[in-house]
Order: sequence, then C-alpha cells, then structure tokens
Amino acid sequence: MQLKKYTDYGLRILMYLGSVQNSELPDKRATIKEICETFKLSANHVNKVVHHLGRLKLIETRRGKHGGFLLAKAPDEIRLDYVIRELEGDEAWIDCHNPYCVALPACELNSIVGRGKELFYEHLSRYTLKDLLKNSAQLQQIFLTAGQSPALNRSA
Amino acid sequence: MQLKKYTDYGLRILMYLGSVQNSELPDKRATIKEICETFKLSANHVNKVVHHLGRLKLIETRRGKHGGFLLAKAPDEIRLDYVIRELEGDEAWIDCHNPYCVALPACELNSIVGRGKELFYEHLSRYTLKDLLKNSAQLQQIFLTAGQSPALNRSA
DNA sequence: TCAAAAGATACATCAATAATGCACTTTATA
DNA sequence: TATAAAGTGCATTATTGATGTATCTTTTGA
Ligand code: SF4
Ligand code: SF4
Repeated sequence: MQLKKYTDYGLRILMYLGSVQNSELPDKRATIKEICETFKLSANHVNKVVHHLGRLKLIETRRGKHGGFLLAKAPDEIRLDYVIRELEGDEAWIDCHNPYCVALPACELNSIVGRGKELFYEHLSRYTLKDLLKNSAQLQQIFLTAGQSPALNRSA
Repeated sequence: MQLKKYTDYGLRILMYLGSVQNSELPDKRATIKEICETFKLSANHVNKVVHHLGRLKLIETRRGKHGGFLLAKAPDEIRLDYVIRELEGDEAWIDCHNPYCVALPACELNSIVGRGKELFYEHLSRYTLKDLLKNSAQLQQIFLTAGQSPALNRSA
C-alpha cells in the first residue's frame, strides 16, 4: 500500500517547474536532464512521466534544441487529486474478480473501502500545486544547489 | 495502489467466522481447510493469515484434532481500521528516504498524503466486523453452498 | 543544409515483493 | 499412539514497478 514512485516523480517534476518558473522567469523551460540531475533519477523513467504529464496537458513540452517543458496551467489550477489519480491509475483498492470472490454478492467491504478511497481523494482535491509551493524560496534554494553538485563531478 | 490479497483474506476469514458462529452455534470452530474450500484459496497462505489473526488476538486458535479457530471478540468489537492496518502493515504511502529525496526539507506533499491516509483509516474506524455481517443470512447461504461443491468434486 | 539537442516511442531487462508451495514440527485428543 | 489440526521456516513463482537500450522525430542555430 504505497503510491508508485512514478506518481511521486510526477509531483516532483511539477514542484520543480513551479519553483523554477517564478515571476521573474515565467517562461523558463526545464529539461529532463536537469530534473534527473536535481533528483538523481533515471532519465528514461522521468522521460515517461514527463510525457504523461504532457498528455494530461499539465505541462507543455517542446522538442528539439532549446526544447524542454513548462507548466501549462497556473499552480493553483493543478489539483493534487487529479494528478495522483491519473498518474497512479484509478483502480479499485480491492479486486473482487480475478479470481472471483464468492462473497461478492453479499459483501459490504468493497464499498466501505471504496468510500474510504474516495475520502482520500476528496482530501487531496482540497490541495493544488500551489500548496506544494508554500516553501517556494527554500525549494528554489534546494534545487539550485542540488543541480550544481553533478556539474562539479562532471569535471572531476 | 491496492490492498494486499493477504489483507482481504484476513477479512474474509473474519466474515466467515462471524457468519458461521451465529447465535445457534456460538462455539463453532472453523478450520483452514474449510476456509480454503469455501474461497478456493491456497492452504499455506490462509495458514499464515490465520496465524497472524491469532497473534492479534482477533481469533482464538486451537491445534490438534478437532482444533480450529473462532472469533475471540464480538463482531462489533473488531474494528476494520485495526484489522487492515495490522494486516496491511502501516507504512507511509510515500517513501521519501530510500533513496533520499532532496525536496524533503521543504516538501508539503508527504504530510498532505499522510493526512489523506489517516482520513482513510478514520473512515474505516467507523466500521466493525458487525457491519460486514449485515447480509449475514445471505453470506451463510453462500458459504454453505460454496463449501459443498468441492465435496462433490472429491468423489468424482 | 546539416549537426546537435531535445522529447517521443517501443521494446527489453532488472528488482522488489506479493503470492504460493513444500517440508517438517508441535500440539491436542479420540 | 495414530491422526488431525495449527505453527514454522524456507523455497519458488508470478506480478509489476522500475530501469535500461536503441532508435525516431522535431526543432533550431551555426
Ligand atoms: S471479501 Fe468482499 S471485498 Fe474481499 S474480495 Fe470478497 S467480495 Fe471483494
Ligand atoms: S517530493 Fe516530497 S513527498 Fe515526494 S519523495 Fe520528495 S519529499 Fe517525499
């Protein structure tokens, strides 16, 4: 019972964009390479998440030289329930088929857990990317220094 | 993002006991074999869940001939949040260490998701095994007939 | 016009862990 | 004392998430 790293990576990417695309640099693009260096992640995996975020129209991707991606919406328009539902995949938390469970016709459990799941998402729906950027200054600082270190290593 | 089958099996076992140990047969013991035949499950896996439920003092197990197990508490004293927390394992839904995430010092996400998780369990805490036995009569019927069929197959 | 830099796409492989199986032990009781 | 039950530890399999490789396409600037 844990969110996929894939989902968390998606949120990290959005946080990164939200913190780097501040009022002074509203059109700043980030690249996959940059994200990977900051968070020490696999480029391929991040690639897939970025692509997914692009399909969801949460970010705008651009290929080619000087390409990259940036937020396609204001941070307060990006709701966490939506992001997590989409990245995580919105399956039932108990699978009563595969294989079929005999109790199903009389079972109350699946609906109780299902309602609990909805409460989880309702809670998330009260937050947006903007809430994740509360400590924006500190995040900027972190991302700045985290992005620096591999540069030092490259020359070593 | 799904509960483990292990957890669901535990709840099935409790439902089975609750429905079979009715007012007429309050001391009726069930066996692992019986559960497996009813739900078509692996004896070894059920074995482990039964053992776990025994350690949690939710059921009372007895070894040896004419052994088996029965509920150790009234159904309305067995809260679903407790059962699911224990069987599922109560880990954080996002792991910010392993490997360490640079954003952690400034990140709001883990606490938002953590609160959502608690809301999920708070919801479950409003239900007990008794609620799962709402359709007790139908469950009894289901378990009775489900337990019969393999008996027919054994002689075939 | 071509080379380089970026994301897009498809497929392959690895790793983690849940799920299951097997063998054997211990205990109760008829 | 044989048998039927749960207890225990270890091995194996299956699932799927995580990661890697290769190649393609798009964009842009020299
Ligand atoms: S016990 Fe209820 S929730 Fe669990 S698999 Fe069966 S029908 Fe679904
Ligand atoms: S982004 Fe936040 S929640 Fe996700 S791993 Fe990093 S610190 Fe934890």
